[in-house]
Amino acid sequence: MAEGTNASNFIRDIVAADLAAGKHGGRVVTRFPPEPNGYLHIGHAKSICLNFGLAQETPGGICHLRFDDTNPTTEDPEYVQSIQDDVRWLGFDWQDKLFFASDYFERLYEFAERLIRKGAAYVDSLTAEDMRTYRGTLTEPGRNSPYRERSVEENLSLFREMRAGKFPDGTHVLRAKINMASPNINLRDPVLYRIRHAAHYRTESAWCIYPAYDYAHPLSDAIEGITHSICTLEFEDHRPLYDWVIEQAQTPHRPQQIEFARLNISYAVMSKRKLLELVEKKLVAGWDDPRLPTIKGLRRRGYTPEAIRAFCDHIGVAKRDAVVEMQLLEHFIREDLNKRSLRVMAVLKPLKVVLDNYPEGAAEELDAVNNPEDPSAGTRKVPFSRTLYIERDDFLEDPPKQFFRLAPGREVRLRYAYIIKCVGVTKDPQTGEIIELHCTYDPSTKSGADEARRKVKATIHWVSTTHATQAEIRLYNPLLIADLSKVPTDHDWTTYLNPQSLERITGCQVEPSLKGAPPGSRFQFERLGYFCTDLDSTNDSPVFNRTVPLKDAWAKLDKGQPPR
RNA sequence: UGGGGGAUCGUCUAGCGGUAGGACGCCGGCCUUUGGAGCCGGCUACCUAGGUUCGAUUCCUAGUCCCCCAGCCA
Repeated sequence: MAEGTNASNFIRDIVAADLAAGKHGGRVVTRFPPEPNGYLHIGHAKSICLNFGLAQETPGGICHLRFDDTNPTTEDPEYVQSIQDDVRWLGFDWQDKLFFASDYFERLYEFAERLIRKGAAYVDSLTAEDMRTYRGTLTEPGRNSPYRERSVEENLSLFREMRAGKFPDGTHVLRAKINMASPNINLRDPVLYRIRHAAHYRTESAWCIYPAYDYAHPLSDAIEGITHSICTLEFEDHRPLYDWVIEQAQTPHRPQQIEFARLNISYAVMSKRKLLELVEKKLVAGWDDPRLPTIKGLRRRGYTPEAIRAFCDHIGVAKRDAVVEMQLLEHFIREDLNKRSLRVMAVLKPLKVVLDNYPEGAAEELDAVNNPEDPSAGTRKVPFSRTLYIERDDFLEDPPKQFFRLAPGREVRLRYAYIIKCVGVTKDPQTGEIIELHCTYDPSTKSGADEARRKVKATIHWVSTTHATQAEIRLYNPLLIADLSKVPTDHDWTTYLNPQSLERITGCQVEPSLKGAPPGSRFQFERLGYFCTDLDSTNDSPVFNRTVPLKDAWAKLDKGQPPR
């Protein structure tokens, strides 16, 4: 985490105290342990920044990347790849510490036999339904399974037969023998292994029994020598179980589980389950759809790793449930892009302007600054000629009081160019629509010429019609949900999605320099906000993605108010 | 009703017995070679009730509200 923030991070304090006390031999080893069952989103970024950040802050500290791939039915190598890409893109490095829980299956199995031998685990043959009944409820204690007192020998041979594939799915499980009357339901003999005759994306058909999270996770941490095992709040009452497994397995290393509040962002779809549903039902273009809060979506939206990291630093790490406003995320990308993106001129809704007193066929190149906040970004030449496009909105035939831009008889400055005066308006005789404007330019007012510093009320942007290149702009609003927590499980998504989440604007005219812009380059169109070129675009004409701020997104919704 | 957690501006947070600070946001104003940029100013908070104390956001007690847990998911 960056210095200079006053955002809380109680975990950093714990780590510092442990370090000072010489705990864990003065080492800090953290891990980011995703299950490869989906793409990473901004919520994962918080965990990534936390775990990798903690390791970075400590001399000799390291953060592992471990795939928690203990459930063969949900996992896929595609996700393994995308997760690695995203962590790297965010700017973090696991060095050679890339691990897979599935690589520990054999050792985990040996630990299980050890538990059986010491009478700490048994094979249960209840059906899933019966097991639920025996577990009791939140207020009533559970009852012991009739299979709970099987002998060590019987348990051992049953467990070996489970591994050997002698039984179909669901017929037996290995359970920890803890306490069926525990007020903590997680301690009522939790399942350690289940039978799953399914191919695993890495171990293929080598196994038909798979360890459960509560069993595999603490042991994986112990095997890797993790010192601080950081997870989210919902695992708080799993901690006694985490410690129980470590204790029973007698591992030489004892990791420590610490919980923090997961990130929620207002109106963003953040659950993997729901994101998967959106992708599978093709309600979005894919995991990298710019309307999604996935890392890849944010990236296509124009977000930078730096902005995401700054955001994560700012929001802090605490134990209280929190919902961060999306405006805060937007603030960090605006701040970052302001410093680094090149300013260019673009006209979204073109209106042709003819400069009557500018020589026909002539052209000149004018100097334009690339970034007013960063002189090192340099300048570029912008071609100027007799016919230009200006923004339709920058002209009004009958301007109201507060309108200072172009109007008949009125003067305005063209950015980086001259002051022009509107002397005529050409309309379509049929429709009355304004087709073009006739103006005169004042040659003595060329930008930068200080003898002609006449003041005008407004400055507008423009592009030369003969030099401009056409572009398509896609405006992506975030996918808003009226109230995510109220969305029923089997709902119709379309009623909750922002109907105007994607808008295409074609026929835009942009500076010629944008034609060869590399994919993903970021620009700020003067007065119009931030854009990046499409990361996928192989088109000749540029396609831009634009981040639409929430405020504007709301304005486009019916009531113009945040949904509540 | 069992267990585990958590409550400070609208939002995210700082605070560790001594004037409640920052950031986002919002509202004004300025800037006019374009702002959704920049600059200036303003806005609003300690869950409640008792107690301890010269003094409580902080300590104690009793409540209230919110979140999580009854997958052979993670």
